Amino acid sequence: MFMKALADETRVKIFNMLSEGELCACRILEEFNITQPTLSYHMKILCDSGLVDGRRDGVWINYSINKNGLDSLRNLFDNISLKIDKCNK
Amino acid sequence: MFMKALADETRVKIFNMLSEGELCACRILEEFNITQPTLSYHMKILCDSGLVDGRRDGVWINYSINKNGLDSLRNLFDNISLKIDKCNK
DNA sequence: CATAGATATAGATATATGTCTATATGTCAA
DNA sequence: TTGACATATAGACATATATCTATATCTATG
Repeated sequence: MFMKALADETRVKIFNMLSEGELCACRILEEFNITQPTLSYHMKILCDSGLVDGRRDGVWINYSINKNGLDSLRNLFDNISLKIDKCNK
Repeated sequence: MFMKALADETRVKIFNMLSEGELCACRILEEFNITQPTLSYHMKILCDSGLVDGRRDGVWINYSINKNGLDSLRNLFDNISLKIDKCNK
């Protein structure tokens, strides 16, 4: 579920960081005061939601925003917005 | 926080119901197997988030989607989408 | 003002969530 | 294949969240 994935401060920050481009888990970890397993937990939630992709590059995993997931999310709200405009006509 | 407000199944359903137009709390309540205080709790969270407005009409309170809140939410994701497109250029 | 009906608040509680430590797994290079 | 390092999983635990019952508050009307 998209919303649940972004319901946590830490995950929102990660998502925003990824909007700048692909990042390795270890790079993300540096920005937070959490342990590696905790980050792993958050990355799993983000990936499972479909909003983020993980690409293994040897020992590292590079994370990036999944464009399809993001677009689905945008369509969701765009459609609600359109529906409202239609009702108010 | 927008995301936390929509992180709950019930609240997402309510938000979608409101996209069809304004609704009284009692009408919303009919659609769920929850008690009145529980609905009140959810409506407070939705209103506090800025995504939903409550308009008192005598004894009733009519809820509707706050267009500004929704637009903020849309801009958030639109901006991330734009940022990604820029990075991939 | 007293009553009825709609909504809000308080307090209790079960479950979900985020965090940690300890340990396992996966991947590369010597 | 063994060691080093990146990431994942397991288990424990404190806090947050969603829910309920009981009760309070608000609004209109007789």
